[in-house]
Amino acid sequence: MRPSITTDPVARIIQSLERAGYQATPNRRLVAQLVASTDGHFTAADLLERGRRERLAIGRATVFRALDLLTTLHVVERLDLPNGSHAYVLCDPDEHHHHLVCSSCGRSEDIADGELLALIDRIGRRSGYQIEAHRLELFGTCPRCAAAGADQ
Amino acid sequence: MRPSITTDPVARIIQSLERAGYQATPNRRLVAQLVASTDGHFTAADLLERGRRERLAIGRATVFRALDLLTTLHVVERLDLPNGSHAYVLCDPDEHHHHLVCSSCGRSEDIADGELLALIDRIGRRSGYQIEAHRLELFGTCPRCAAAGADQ
DNA sequence: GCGCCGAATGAGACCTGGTATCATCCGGCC
DNA sequence: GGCCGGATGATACCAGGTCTCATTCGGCGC
Repeated sequence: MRPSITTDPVARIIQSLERAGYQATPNRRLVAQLVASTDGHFTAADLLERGRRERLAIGRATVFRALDLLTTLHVVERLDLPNGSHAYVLCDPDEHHHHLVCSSCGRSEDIADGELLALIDRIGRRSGYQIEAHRLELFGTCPRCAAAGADQ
Repeated sequence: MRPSITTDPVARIIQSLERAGYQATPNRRLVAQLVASTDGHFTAADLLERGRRERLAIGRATVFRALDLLTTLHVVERLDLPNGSHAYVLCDPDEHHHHLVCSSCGRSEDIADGELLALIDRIGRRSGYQIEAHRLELFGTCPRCAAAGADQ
């Protein structure tokens, strides 16, 4: 019924791993599940703690390694929060995008950026720089949290 | 002859401190000098090492505190480099801007962003988020480094 | 000049996020 | 069954940054 885009994120992650030639080991599957079941952004420590709480033995290094792997596959991305700390967030590997992060609940939306690319291009031409990479992150309150906040 | 905008950055930093009601202590002056004499971005460790090399006793905590202070005064800003690490960069406190950072020499240029603000505004309206903060950083090769690289 | 008080400082412990090392283990293949 | 490379976990380590606490400094009222 629905297009395959809405497939279970766990399956999507595992598929990405295998397509890139990595084993979908039990540990990686576990990380995939933890990632997929997270609402909003998370840290490696979050995953680790949740794994432990469910009495699943998984090493710290393994979690970091799995996140690293998923990051290079663009299945998750690393955010730099305004306070300077890092977090990871699940996202769509198929198209270039940026993140709009709710500073209240941590949920993140991917945003496409056709206009931004044009803007960056103009900046590059004006400045004489060959622009190779960029980072745009937006932080704000999502409609849901705004509504919840207004209630009180 | 020239407008006061081109004043010595050290003086500008000290002025900012005093205007905000902080003491311009010897240590803070030292940090200001180190910051101002840096070409490109730098880390706290860089400053510390340079201070030490000139046999000026200054504590690690003090350097961090001074940078912190200057950051809240928007005299320096913290960058998140593409590799995930942090650096600081001297910049103009008077207007909102972003940074275009040379990934080869580390020098940084401030860029004004009228267009970006409009873009962000549109994104906010489309998404329903109340956008409160944003971060845009551009990384590339500056004309000088590009020329130097082409030479070889 | 004297004394007081809050701000600034330095040393060092501590914390967090992440990486490196290394021995072990597992899974697939011959 | 045996081999091999990749994956794993424990642990040590590291960088960047913060916290604590005792000391010192600077400015101010007297």
